[in-house]
Amino acid sequence: MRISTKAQYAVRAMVDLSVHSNGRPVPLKEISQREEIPLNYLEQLFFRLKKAEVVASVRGPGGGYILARPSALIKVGEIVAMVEEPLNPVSCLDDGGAACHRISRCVTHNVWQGLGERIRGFLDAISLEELTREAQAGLDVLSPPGGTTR
Amino acid sequence: MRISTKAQYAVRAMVDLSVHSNGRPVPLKEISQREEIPLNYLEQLFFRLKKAEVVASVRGPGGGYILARPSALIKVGEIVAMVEEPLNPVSCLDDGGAACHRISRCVTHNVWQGLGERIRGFLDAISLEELTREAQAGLDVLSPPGGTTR
DNA sequence: TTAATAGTTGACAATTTTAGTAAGGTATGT
DNA sequence: ACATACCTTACTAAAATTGTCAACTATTAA
Repeated sequence: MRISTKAQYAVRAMVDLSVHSNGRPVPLKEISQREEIPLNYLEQLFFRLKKAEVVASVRGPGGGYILARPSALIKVGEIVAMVEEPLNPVSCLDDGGAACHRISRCVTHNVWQGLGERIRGFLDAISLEELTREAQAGLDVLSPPGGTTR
Repeated sequence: MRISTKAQYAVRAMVDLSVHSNGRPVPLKEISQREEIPLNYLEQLFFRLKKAEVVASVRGPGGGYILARPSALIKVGEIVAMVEEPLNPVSCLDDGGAACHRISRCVTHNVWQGLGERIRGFLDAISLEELTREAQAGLDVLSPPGGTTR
């Protein structure tokens, strides 16, 4: 029961983007360096996040990515779902549970299905805005307002 | 975000055991056939379940496995945790989160930690007894009491 | 208009994890 | 003794994950 590093990267990168962009496009190179995530890998992730319309892109010099919506409207669940593809904890739920016969299977199905719903419910209840606020609060401890800020 | 087939097998096998044993030891061979799980694989799983004192074994002919406790006291979470080893959704939680510095990481940590707690909470709230009852209700539909039962 | 930046996209390779197989052993009841 | 069935470790094959590479397109600025 592991979350892929893909999903961890994606969420971290989105928090980083949200913290460091203020309407300004943030190039992946920056995020890559700050978060220590391979640039090429990030590109793949943001490719998908863009298709999901979670971010938008600006090409060319001075370009980068920006949030496609206010961070309050971006849920962690969306980010995870987009890179993690099937958010069902078991394969036989992928087709809606059609191909299931054996009894003990059906019984356990309910467990996995319920689990999936809890997972999605939990992650969908957290917005990027919350994480951003928390991250900024954490940053303030390291370099308080009036400190080394330019 | 997948549950391993290992865990699925383990829960299904435990339900099967609970349904078909009435104090009688059930050999893995039977479970293997009914649930279509490779025998050798099952042996590995029950090896661990025994170490976790979820089941007990009876060796020799007529032997097999029995529940180590009443099914009401066996939680699905236990079964899953035993075969799934780390039930933390991310690796950096394994050591209790000691090796974590970057801010956006800490922020996301809280997410994964919360998620792990939810997962465990959900699975620990389901007892093998409940699943057994459900499974038996399902069986009754196929072969009602007074039917083909020996 | 040329060069540099930065996103776009697909293919591919390395690594790790998972699932499954095999084999030999030990205890026990008939 | 023999068959049953648990016990345990080692290994292999397949799949998924993670990461890399390369080539391309759009855009800005000198």
